[in-house]
Amino acid sequence: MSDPAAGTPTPPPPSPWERERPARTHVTPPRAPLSRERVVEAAFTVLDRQGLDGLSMRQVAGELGVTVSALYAHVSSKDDLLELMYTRLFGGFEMPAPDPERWQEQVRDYARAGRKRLLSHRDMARISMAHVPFTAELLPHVESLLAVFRTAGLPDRIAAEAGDLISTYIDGFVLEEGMWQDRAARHSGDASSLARPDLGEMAAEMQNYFASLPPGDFPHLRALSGLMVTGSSDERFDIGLEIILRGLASYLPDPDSAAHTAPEAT
Amino acid sequence: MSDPAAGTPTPPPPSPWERERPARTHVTPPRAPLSRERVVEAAFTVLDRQGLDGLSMRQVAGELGVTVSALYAHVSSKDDLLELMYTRLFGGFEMPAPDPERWQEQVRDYARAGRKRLLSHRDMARISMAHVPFTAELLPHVESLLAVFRTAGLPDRIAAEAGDLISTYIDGFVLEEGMWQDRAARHSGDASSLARPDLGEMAAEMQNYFASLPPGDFPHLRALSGLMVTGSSDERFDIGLEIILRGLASYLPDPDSAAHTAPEAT
DNA sequence: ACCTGAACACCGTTCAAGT
DNA sequence: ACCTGAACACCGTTCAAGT
Repeated sequence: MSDPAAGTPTPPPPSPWERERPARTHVTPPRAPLSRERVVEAAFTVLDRQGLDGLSMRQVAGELGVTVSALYAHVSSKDDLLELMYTRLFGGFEMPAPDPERWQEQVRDYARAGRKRLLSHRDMARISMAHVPFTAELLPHVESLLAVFRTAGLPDRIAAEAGDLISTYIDGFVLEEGMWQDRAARHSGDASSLARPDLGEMAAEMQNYFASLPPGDFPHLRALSGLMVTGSSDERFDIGLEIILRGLASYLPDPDSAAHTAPEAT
Repeated sequence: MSDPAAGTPTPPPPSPWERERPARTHVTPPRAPLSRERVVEAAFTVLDRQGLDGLSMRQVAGELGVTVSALYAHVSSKDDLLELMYTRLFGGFEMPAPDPERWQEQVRDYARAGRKRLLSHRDMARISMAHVPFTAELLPHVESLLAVFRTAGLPDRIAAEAGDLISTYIDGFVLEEGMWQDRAARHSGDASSLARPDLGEMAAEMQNYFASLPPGDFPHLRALSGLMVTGSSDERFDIGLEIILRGLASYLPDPDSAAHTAPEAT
């Protein structure tokens, strides 16, 4: 946890399915007039202000006080830019050295940290969802996660699937969080209160809607409406995560640790 | 299973967060010159041919032999059209009457059927991911799924999360399937063999890549590369599904059925 | 009642031309 | 070596005008 380099070996050569980027001509001078990094930075600024649908090459250029065509000297396409943003978001992600005694805790930390990064920029989950972490920069993270699963004692075919499952869960959950925020923003002051979209008001309205359903037709939805709406997103995230962790734990050879959260005494 | 109406009560009134659609002026005449349905149909045709990125209002209009602006008499926006496609894809979805003895089987059937529908049109998972099933037409399905979980005996706070978790898994899995297909299509004949993207060749190349990694740095990735690539998508889908089902089962009051797949003898 | 045509304000990407 | 300006082929959406 306090050792960022632990479990993260050197990046591998580029994989054959990676979009090849034009090799940097040479090392950037002290204060570059425009660089790949500055373009990515500006793109994040535009993303946070306008959302993914408002993120255009022209907007990024405008943010940098430059013509659109100037961007294409540093970035080969918009897709390339999005991939750079995805890679930069997860760059320097701390991965733990696998500890069989604490594997569930480690996966929990990993998932929470991933969600936190996705939440740090608007619509980032939508960008993440469109990419696969098998790039040179991100492969060490995949390796470390697999290490945690295998060291814990999970069968290989389960461990191979677990990484995907967890990543999909994180992306999907944050994506949905963002959708509710967008909805709440559009719902209240149209464009005025876009800063703090009243999520509580949205939740209340949803709950009213569920409560207004014909009781005979939607008994379960009515009964659970409180739970589906109330409660922080953090709690809901942890519950889904726990379901997955318990499912994984059920594949451990030791039956004692199968259906319990804290396998401290082994 | 053979009774489509079972467990699917009448649709509720429109929820407050649904985009309001202009009310249909009146019932469509015998052979409509252009209708909401025909627009949606044409949109599916364009989607399958060009993918989501190539799905434009102009393309849909062209498919119908009509001007772009003509579409806006039947569909209020492109977003509206996408929502109609999403709703139509899952319309008439068969939901089972909840049976506590077979809840896992029922969830499995639901998930497989959902994946099948998503696979029936190109890029459909991307569209599905961007929507929430709380529309009037889809709410009965959510209700039925919650019914299965609650009747099985799952605690309410688990049941409330389970539906989301399963849906996210289905969407996310199929989304990734589509990404590999796109990659394989781009990778082989650029635009020639777009019909049958050689997925096997892609898998082989991926496996070669993993095998070429420095063994010291990526031991787990190397060890699992076979499992992560080989094996049909169907099997991989079922494994992830099984992990979730086992996790859910671990919350059942009866410990006997906690970590087993077939709780026949209760 | 239903569709057309033209327009508006945008896109991503390319490329000759400037400095 | 790095950026500009203009152009190309597109977008979603609106609206007066036709029939």
